[in-house]
Amino acid sequence: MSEKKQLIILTGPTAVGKTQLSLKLADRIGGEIISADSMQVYETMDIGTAKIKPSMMQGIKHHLIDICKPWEDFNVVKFSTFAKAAIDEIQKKNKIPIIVGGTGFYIQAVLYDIHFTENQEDNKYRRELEAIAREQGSERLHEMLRQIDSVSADLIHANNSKRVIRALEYYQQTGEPISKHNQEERNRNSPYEFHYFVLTEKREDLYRKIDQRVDEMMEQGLVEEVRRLIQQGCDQTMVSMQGLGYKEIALYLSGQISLEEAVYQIKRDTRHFAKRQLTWFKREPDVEWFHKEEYAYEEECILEEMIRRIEHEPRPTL
RNA sequence: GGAUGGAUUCCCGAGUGGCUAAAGGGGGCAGACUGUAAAUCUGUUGGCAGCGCCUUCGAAGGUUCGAAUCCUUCUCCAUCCA
Repeated sequence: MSEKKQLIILTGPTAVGKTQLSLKLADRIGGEIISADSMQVYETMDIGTAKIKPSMMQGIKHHLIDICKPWEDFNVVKFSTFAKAAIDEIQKKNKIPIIVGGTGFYIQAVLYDIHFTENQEDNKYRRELEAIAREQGSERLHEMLRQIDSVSADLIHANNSKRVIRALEYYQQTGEPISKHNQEERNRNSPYEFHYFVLTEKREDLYRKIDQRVDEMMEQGLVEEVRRLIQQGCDQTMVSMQGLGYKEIALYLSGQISLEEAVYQIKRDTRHFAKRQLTWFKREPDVEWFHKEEYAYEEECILEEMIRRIEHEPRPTL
């Protein structure tokens, strides 16, 4: 068989039911779970991230949950590093690593072993660029990018300051255009023998479940959770506090919007998020879709089919 | 019963004779994405049909070369007077 290491990915839009299925899958194939979720990495952010409780894990080991404080910054590079270490660790135990989570960008980074450049904690240049954007407008930044990397300037919309800044920063650090780097990384082959399962269902069903889940979060005490974070010193500039549910409740707690409005916005923004996730997965080349409708909404049927493929269809086939 | 204000495209909301299928926002839909990614950003949104036609601004009539915009009556809503 293949010499490549085996890796299973189970993903899909938020609230589709990944967690439940992942437990069964891990149990059946002897796997451990690596969470690919940009918000569940933060300790004490439990309700708003729909984090699985330790008591529900059924003895299956979960990696990359609760690995940093809410006031620390997390990013893809950290994720990629930790995830690769976890994969090795799991493999040494002769178990199968299963990446479960909805952050497509994170999944992509480890699946295709994307290389990111070294970057120290030095954010000075970035701050300068942010100041330029604020004071002179995003057009100005975009012009600066055009001068050093016209390919990126064509690709990145002038309004998308975050990405314009990253492209400028990349050039400043490496002396090369980021477009060149991206081009090189784009068509990497995965070092893994993998299955990239995407679970999904009808949009209306998904949206209904999202609304329900938000209501449940409110009942479970999301407001208190956010209040505690703020008391601990978290503010809206932190990455963690930009998470869905957190930023809206923070607005409510500071008196800027009503609680009703906050709940409405969380539901709406979560639907938008689910749509973006779907768009991402549609673009990924090696995904295997599982539409719940096609399996009569029977989780067991989906599970059996996934196991069948894992056992009989090495992937990706060429 | 009387007075006044209002009814606009999925929603909110501009528009007071032609440049209006109708600003803007929301929602919906679609897309981008290689160190903030639950972030950030873009496009599109009456129907057919490739710059042409059809239907649309509470309803029905009318004025006009031409009306969402003017007139008449009606329906409903809001506020006020009885």
